[in-house]
Amino acid sequence: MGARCARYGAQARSRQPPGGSIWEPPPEPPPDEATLQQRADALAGWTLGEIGARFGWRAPPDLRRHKGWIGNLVELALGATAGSRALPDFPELGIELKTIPVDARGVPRQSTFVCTAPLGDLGDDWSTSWVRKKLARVLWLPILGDGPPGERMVGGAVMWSPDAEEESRLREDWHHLVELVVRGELDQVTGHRGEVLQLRPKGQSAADTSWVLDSEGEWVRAQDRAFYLRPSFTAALLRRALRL
DNA sequence: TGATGATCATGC
DNA sequence: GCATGATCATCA
Repeated sequence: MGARCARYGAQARSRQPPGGSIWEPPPEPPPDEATLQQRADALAGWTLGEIGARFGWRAPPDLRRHKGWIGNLVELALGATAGSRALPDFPELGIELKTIPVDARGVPRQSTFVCTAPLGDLGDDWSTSWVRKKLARVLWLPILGDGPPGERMVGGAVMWSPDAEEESRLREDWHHLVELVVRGELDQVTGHRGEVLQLRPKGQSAADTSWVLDSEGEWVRAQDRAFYLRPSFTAALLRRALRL
């Protein structure tokens, strides 16, 4: 990593600001859901630049090489456990935190990553699936604006669990996608499949592959994939949450 | 213009 | 190496 690849955040944290002031320490994990909700509410209306400044994080000029910057910053600001582990962001509360880029009307601009999908071991049933666990309880944090990250603004947080209909649609798609994988019909598994849930490529590059059995029972390499929520689905759940 | 497929950084 | 956090870039 050279000088032209600045490490935003980590770099800034390692120095003191001029003038002797100190940065705010990140909060401890929230003890309960209400506290988390209050903290999230307190972020609404602030720009990411302003929030970052509290913790000594400087906003990158764009997200091309900092795709996780927004997510990492709000994790810090809300007291989520740092680092990447196969656990919810708030393990004690069983709550997942997801930022979601929205347009001026509050409509999501992109799909939402859910979890990686090990093609050889997607699980037996929806009820025990990783996707269901991940989506059991989610704190959605809308991010408004599409300019420089520091100028984007936090919107009103939405605490969400799937209702019966949402879960039903997720379950149907999950079973459909998993069935294709189990049958070895990997060429059928594209982003076109699934009404609300997709299985799309995910990795460092398209060269990231794993061995799977194809429909003829032969071992072949298949691109690594992950589950994603379509924007139409997240748009609907945000609408539902805001009407309640 | 929206959706699909490709990609980037970090922590453990 | 894999899971975390996602957005980017291209093409239909």
